[in-house]
Amino acid sequence: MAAGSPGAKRRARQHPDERRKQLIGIGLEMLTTRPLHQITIDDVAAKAGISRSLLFHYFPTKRDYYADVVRAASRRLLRATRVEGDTIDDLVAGFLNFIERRHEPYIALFRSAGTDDWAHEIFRETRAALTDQVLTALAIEQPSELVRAAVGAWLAYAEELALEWAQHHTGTREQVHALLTGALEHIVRSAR
Amino acid sequence: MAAGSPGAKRRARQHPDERRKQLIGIGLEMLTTRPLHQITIDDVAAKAGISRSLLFHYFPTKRDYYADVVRAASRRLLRATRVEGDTIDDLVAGFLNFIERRHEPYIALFRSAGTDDWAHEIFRETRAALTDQVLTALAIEQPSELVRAAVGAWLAYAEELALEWAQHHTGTREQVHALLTGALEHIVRSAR
DNA sequence: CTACTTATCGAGCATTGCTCAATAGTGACG
DNA sequence: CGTCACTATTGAGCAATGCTCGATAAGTAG
Repeated sequence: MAAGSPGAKRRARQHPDERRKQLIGIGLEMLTTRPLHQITIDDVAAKAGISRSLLFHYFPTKRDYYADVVRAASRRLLRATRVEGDTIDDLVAGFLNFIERRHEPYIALFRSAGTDDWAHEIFRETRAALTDQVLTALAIEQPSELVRAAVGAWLAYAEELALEWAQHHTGTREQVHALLTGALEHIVRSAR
Repeated sequence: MAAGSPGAKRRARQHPDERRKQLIGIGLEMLTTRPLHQITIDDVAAKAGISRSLLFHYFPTKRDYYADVVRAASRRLLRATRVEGDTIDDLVAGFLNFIERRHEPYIALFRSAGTDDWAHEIFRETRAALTDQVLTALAIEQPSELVRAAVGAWLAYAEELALEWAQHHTGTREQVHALLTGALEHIVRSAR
C-alpha cells in the first residue's frame, strides 16, 4: 500500500527535517522487533515509500543511519527515566514503572550495544547519564571513581532484575523494589 | 601467504573433525577483535586457506557457523570459571582472576549476546550455568525463582564491575572483591 | 515565465551469503 | 599394486544488499 492517496504525484517532495524524522522514526519502530543489523536499507526505504538512494542522500552510510537511530533511542530512554522524586524509593519506583510499560525500547537499546564500537559507545554514554541521575538522587556530590563504577554496575543489576521481572513475572513488584533499593544502599555504603 | 609449504598440493584434504575445529578456532580468534556480525565467510575461508563453498559444506548456513562459534566460546568460559573452592571468597577470587587474565573472550561473548535471538539464547544458558555454579558454592539447594533471578542479576553486576576494574583499574582488587562478596551476601539474604 | 536549487529516482557496481554440478584426494578392498 | 567408491574441495554463478552517480523533476526566487 502506498503512503499517500492513490494516484498521487510520483515524487512527493518533503522537507529534509521531516524526512529525517520519518526515517529515524521508522528505524526506532523496527528496532523494537528485530536486532539492529537485521534492519536493511531496503526495508526502511520501502516502509518510507522512497528509494534506497534517498536514504543515502540523508545518511552518508548505513552505519551513520544506525548511529542516529540508536542515539534517538538513547535520548528517548533518558527522557523517559527522568525521575521526579529525590529518594531512592522514588527513583526505583520510577525505574520499575518505566521498565514495566516500555521495556521493549530498553531491550532494543541493550541489544544494539554489542553490535559495534560506536553502538557500545552510545550505550556507555547512556548508562553514564543514568548513573549521574542516580548519584544526584542519592545526593552524592563528588563520587569517587569506585563509587561511580559501583553505581554503574548496580544499573546492570537493576536492568537485569527488572527486565526479568517484567518479562517473566519473577516475584512481586514490592519484592523487586526492595531488592533494588536494598542493593543500592548496600553497594553505595560499601563503596565509600 | 599460503598455509602449507610453497607449491604444496592445491587440494590439501583434511579430516572433517579437524577442519571443523580449525574453522571454529578461527572464529573464536576473530571474535576477540571484532563483533560477531563483522566476521564474513570470506574472511574465515581466506584465513583457513579454503574456499567459501567448503565452509557451507560444514555449516549449512552462516548463522549455524556463528552459533557453533559462540557455543564454543561459552563452553570455554564455563570451563575456565569453574571454581575450586566452596566459599563465596573463593568463588569471587576465581572470577576476578579469570576476568583479569581473559576478559577479552568474556567481552566477546557479551557482545554477541544481542546480535540475534539464538545468540541471546546461548548467552542466557551460559549465565544460567554460571548462576548454578554460584548457587552451588553458596550451598543453596532449592532456590526460589526470585533467588535465582537475583543471583543472575548479581552476575550482571559482577561482570560489569569486574570488567570496569580490569579495563580501567577502578579501585584495588581487594575493594572490588569486597564489593562483590558483600553485594552477593546482601542480595541472597534479602531475596529469601 | 525562467532559472536555479535540491529532493528524488533508476541504473549499475562490489561485496557477501548461498547453491550446485564438477573434480580430485584418500582410504578400502581385492 | 590397482581399482573404485566416497567425499572433501573447488569454481562458476545467483540473489540480496550496501553504496555511487548521473539524470530528472518539484519546488522557490527573481
